[in-house]
Amino acid sequence: MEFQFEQYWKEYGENELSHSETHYLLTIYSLLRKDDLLRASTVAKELGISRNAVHLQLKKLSEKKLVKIKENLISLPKHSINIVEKVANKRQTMIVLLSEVLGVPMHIATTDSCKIEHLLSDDTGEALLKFVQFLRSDRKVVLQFLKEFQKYYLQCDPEIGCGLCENIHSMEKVNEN
Amino acid sequence: MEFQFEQYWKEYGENELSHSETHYLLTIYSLLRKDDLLRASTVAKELGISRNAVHLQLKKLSEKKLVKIKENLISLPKHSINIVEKVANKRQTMIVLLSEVLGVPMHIATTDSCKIEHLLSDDTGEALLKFVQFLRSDRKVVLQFLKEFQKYYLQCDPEIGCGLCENIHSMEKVNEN
DNA sequence: TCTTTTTGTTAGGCATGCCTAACATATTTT
DNA sequence: AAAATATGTTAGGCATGCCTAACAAAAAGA
Repeated sequence: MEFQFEQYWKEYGENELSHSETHYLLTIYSLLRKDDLLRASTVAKELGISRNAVHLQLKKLSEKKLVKIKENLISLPKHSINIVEKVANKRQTMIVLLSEVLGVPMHIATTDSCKIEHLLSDDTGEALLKFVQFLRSDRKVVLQFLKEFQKYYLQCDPEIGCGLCENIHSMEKVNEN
Repeated sequence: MEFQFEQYWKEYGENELSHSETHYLLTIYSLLRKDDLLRASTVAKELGISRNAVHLQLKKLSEKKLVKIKENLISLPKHSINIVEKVANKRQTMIVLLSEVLGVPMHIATTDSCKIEHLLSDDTGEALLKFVQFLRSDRKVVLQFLKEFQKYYLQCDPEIGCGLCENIHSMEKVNEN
């Protein structure tokens, strides 16, 4: 196996949103749907973070125009709502792909999706969404494909060479530890 | 859209490897294949990071038993090689899924995969690998499925309701900005 | 009204992981 | 051997993002 991706690794830190910021926005969005009079302390409770930390983060988010704060009440500008909805779509799409199509246990699918949602590009998000949308349709080819995959998935023959077998075998070997 | 995933978000920081550590290990693994006499300064050059930072990180990785250092020469214990190979498989699988199957441009597929590789669980990694392996096989159902997906992907009708359409439309709307 | 409780705010600390500057120790080169 | 270069090491700084402690201001209850 060869790696020639070292030039990409630093882009990790150059995302529109950090993991922390993402969850502030998602939480604020969610809480605003229940009650539009939202204060910092409510966000703190919901995130399980101290009021002080939330206060400081909200101040920064406010400077970045990602949240609006007026008389201690929080709201989201349109721009942020767009961001939140895109991230939420990426998460939801990944959860469906992993749990429904690939059969990954729900808790794991959710945790994994939650970790990567804000890191996926919009291109990837859109492509994944169309793919999942297609996989969920009741086209004959899709149903046959999924049926065949289930069969394959449940009884994969390690003796069949297929170009990726070395990888799957290394995965299995490692998991025995 | 409802969010009930707030309880998961803190798990983000509780990974086996940080993004930084992951790339140290991947880089060391890669460099050791070219020359087994590997020094910290070589790693620094490859990662584009100062020698000092690399030195400090290697000391920590060494304390965690993720790398071995003997007379200024770096090597990887078996345990780390397993980790590296699993991460590399996750990355490779995601790149193939995104670029080959979903048609995401290579640079984007690579960047995205690079960002999430270390965050995907082994369960997800294995499931994705089997899925991609299946998608790459020349089964008739797979070929028909992919052909139909291409057709669908290139000319999706937004008027068709399918449960995920609201999402795809919100994505498209947002991207117009 | 006065007290208690809830919020908001500031300050100092800690861990991660990068940086530059400075110095120490090899290792080459001349 | 002496000078030049490469490599290792330590110290101090900075940004992110969390923490606790302490205090201020506002809201609620007696």
